[in-house]
Amino acid sequence: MRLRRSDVLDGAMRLLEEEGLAGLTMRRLASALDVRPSALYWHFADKRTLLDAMAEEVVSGVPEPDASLPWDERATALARGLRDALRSHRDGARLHAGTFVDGAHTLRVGNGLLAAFTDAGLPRPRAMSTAFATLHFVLGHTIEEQARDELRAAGRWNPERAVEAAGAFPGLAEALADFEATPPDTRFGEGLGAILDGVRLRATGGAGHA
Amino acid sequence: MRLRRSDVLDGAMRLLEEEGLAGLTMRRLASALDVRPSALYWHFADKRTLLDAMAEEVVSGVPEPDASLPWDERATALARGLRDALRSHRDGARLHAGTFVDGAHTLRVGNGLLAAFTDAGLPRPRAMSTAFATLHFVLGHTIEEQARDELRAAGRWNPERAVEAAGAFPGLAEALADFEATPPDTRFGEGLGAILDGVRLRATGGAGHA
DNA sequence: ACCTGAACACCGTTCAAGT
DNA sequence: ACCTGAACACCGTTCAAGT
Repeated sequence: MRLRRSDVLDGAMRLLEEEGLAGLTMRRLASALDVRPSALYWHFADKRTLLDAMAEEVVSGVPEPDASLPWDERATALARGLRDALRSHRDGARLHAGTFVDGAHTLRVGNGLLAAFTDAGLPRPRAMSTAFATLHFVLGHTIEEQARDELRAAGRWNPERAVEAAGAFPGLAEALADFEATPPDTRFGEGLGAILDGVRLRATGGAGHA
Repeated sequence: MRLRRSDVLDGAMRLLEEEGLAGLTMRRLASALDVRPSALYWHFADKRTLLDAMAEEVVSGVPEPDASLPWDERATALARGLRDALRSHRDGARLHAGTFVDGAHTLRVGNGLLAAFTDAGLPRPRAMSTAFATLHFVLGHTIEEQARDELRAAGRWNPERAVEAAGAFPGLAEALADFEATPPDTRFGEGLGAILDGVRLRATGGAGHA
């Protein structure tokens, strides 16, 4: 039973779920596929290439929103879809972080956001910058979300150190309490909402400079 | 000449600059410090702990903005300061990405943003979500910025693949051209500007939901 | 208190040789 | 076309023993 490239990719995705990104080694993947390590290099030039293909696989799960929807609902669907796709795989966000955005599906999502912001009334370069800002917000948010989940699962997340550090800066303890009290879902929605409100203000002519 | 913990940290920061994150190994660090690998474990429990300390070191470079400045200038200074701090070290953003935000300096920056958005007139939970959104945008943006620089330096960045992929989706080629034509600095400013404009709209009572 | 020596259990990758 | 065998040059980490 010969391996196809897609078998290697599928095996790698399964191994990611079981072992996490740190446990995903070429040697473990080989033994999961009942093959010698060197066999993998027939199908993928190196580990980086395999990781890139995996990142694309993750992003391919983002659904394409209905084109008849208003721009803000399309943008929201894409942003939430990306977050969900990243979260649906262990270490999904960190896996994606290494890859530069040039896969077809990553570009498709970026382009969908660009179209939404153009439809909102932003000029093209500004719409493009905002599309990437949204992508970057989602990526950054989900990296931290998953990092926290992993740390907590590994028992490495100790609130004491943070609370201790909080003493040195005014208002920090309250900020931390707020952070803990607000579920990630809500934080995500609020952050995305700020960006979309920024688009609304800018589309109607109000300018900001930073 | 005995090593102190800070010598190990300094050596690690230097090695990061020379070799990048992938080349930063405990064994190389040991030989750069003229010591056996096992000696490092007297000063740091493991590599993760060292990496966390390095990430904090990076963020400690973000200057504290003048408290008398208006909220938007303070937020801009913090966001740009964080981006600059991350960019001033090779792989700075990726180094920081693994670490959950609980270091003193990371919290200080987060708290500064929170104060700025509270001063802008946002209610506390919303100000906090927006502070983290800003942090996540900066992190995501800088990760991609540096990833791209590294890929280009290593000769792994090939525009052909992206252009080829662009054929499959409408408008993608133009989006790519826009992306290439806009310098990272401008894209960063635009993205940040969208968030700040969102704060302005929300502070004056206009609500958005996402 | 701080470090060495020596080992353990791993890695990614290459490449001649097999089928 | 696809894989094995065998090797090369590495990793992080532990721990008894030294000073």
